Amino acid sequence: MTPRQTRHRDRVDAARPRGIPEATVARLPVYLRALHALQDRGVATVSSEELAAAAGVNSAKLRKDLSHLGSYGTRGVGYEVEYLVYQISRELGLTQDWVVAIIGLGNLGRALAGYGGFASRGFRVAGLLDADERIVGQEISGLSVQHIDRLEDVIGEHGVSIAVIATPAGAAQGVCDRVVAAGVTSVLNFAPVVLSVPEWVDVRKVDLSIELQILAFHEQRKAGGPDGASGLNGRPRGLNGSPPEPVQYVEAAE
Amino acid sequence: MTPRQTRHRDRVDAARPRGIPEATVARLPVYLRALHALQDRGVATVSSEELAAAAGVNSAKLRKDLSHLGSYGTRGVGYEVEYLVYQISRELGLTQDWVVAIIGLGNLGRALAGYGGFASRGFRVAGLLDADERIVGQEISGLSVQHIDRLEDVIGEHGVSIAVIATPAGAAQGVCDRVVAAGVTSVLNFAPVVLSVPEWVDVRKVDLSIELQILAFHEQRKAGGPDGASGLNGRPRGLNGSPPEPVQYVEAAE
DNA sequence: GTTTGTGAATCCATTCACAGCG
DNA sequence: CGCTGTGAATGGATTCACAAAC
Repeated sequence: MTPRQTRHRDRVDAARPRGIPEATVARLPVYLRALHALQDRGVATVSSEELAAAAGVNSAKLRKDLSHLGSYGTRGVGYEVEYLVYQISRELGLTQDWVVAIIGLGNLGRALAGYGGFASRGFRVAGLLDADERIVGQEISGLSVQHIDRLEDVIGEHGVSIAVIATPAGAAQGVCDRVVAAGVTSVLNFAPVVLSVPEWVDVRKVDLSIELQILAFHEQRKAGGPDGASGLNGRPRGLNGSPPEPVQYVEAAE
Repeated sequence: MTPRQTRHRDRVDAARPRGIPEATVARLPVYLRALHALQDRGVATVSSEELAAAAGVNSAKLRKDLSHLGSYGTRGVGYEVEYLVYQISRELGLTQDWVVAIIGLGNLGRALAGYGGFASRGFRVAGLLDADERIVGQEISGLSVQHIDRLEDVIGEHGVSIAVIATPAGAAQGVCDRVVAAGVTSVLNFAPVVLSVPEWVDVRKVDLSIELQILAFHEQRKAGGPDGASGLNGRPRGLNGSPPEPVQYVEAAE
């Protein structure tokens, strides 16, 4: 464990080794979800093996990930569910509330506004904004949609720190520039464009069609060998529930 | 290790068109989108530097990625846009049509059904299914929603090869088992659960709240140091368009 | 006995830097 | 010249495997 200095930030407090790997950060929410499910079932303690299975990763990875937060397990026993929930939540910053605004209330924006997973994780949707006069004024999930002209006001009044952009592609960069100018430093972008932002702003993007394209790539491989030609929408042949081939690939599904 | 697919491991091949790194595959759709935008602007030729900027990556990475597909550029000149579009499309399997079914037509499913990015990339939505009697029969984006009982029929009749699951969490695994039994080998999952599938099935998941949580983590870091107390929703102080600190962070959004 | 936490080994991805080609 | 394509170097992330802790 080389406590080599970290890339971000300077003031590392005496507390824990700051500098959790990005790949680990991306998995913590998954562990958290699995832990919440265990909590709901009344489970008090869990081993790395069990939790890993519930989260869909392997146990060595899980242990390494958790070790970046500290030593929260007990050898020979496992992890106390409640305690681990708290530690991960704290690390992710979910013990405080985050104020979110959603810009663009087409189908996707509506879906996001009503998404239960936000509220339950400490995200509070405080503003809905759109440019379309027919949408402005509508009530969606208990909030009235405001005109995009009010963007800066809404951000300032509610202390919005995360903006969710669900506008058409053409409008996204302009909206992004405005939210950044108004002080927002985290953006979740659903529009299919690459946003450019100042270096101190974080952007994450979700692109539905990209995910499908990645699936198509793998699907294509399964279907025909190197000699394309398989046709038939990439489906090998078995229409009813049998694996494409009895081929035994290495390393089973653990 | 759910979405795992092995495929290589025996038969080590030379530098064939086969064996494209997963990270590269995930970026090809981004390049493709940037190329389409260039095409629309009538650009015929592009350098790795320009295309990289449009796609939001650095040029060395772009060139390395493209080199996995073959040598499609001209030294001293760049890449011919149209030709590159074709090559990437072919590699991703987008020169054929993929038949998709969407299961679950709540807000999110509706958004997906109407998403333009699907049709434009060769994905044809051929079936919409839901369990809720109030939703069955509704027309959404030109298709009539069918009862989930018809799932296997729809998959068989239309040759569905990709299933998009947008059901509540509790229903997702059951639906997944059924689509897999019916022969689907690629699943795009929007439900917040880890699906378990046979090894020959690919799953990709999109979890909106996970993305927000990752943002929260970074936002928290920016806001206050280790000494909590910063309050104010993580927003540093500048309310109007000035960077939080004159600090020079490393690594921007690349 | 069981299970964690972690060095060491391995694998994968990114970046560098330049040879080679137009 | 300018720009691609790619070996070599670097840096992360994953996995292995086991000693330490309960």
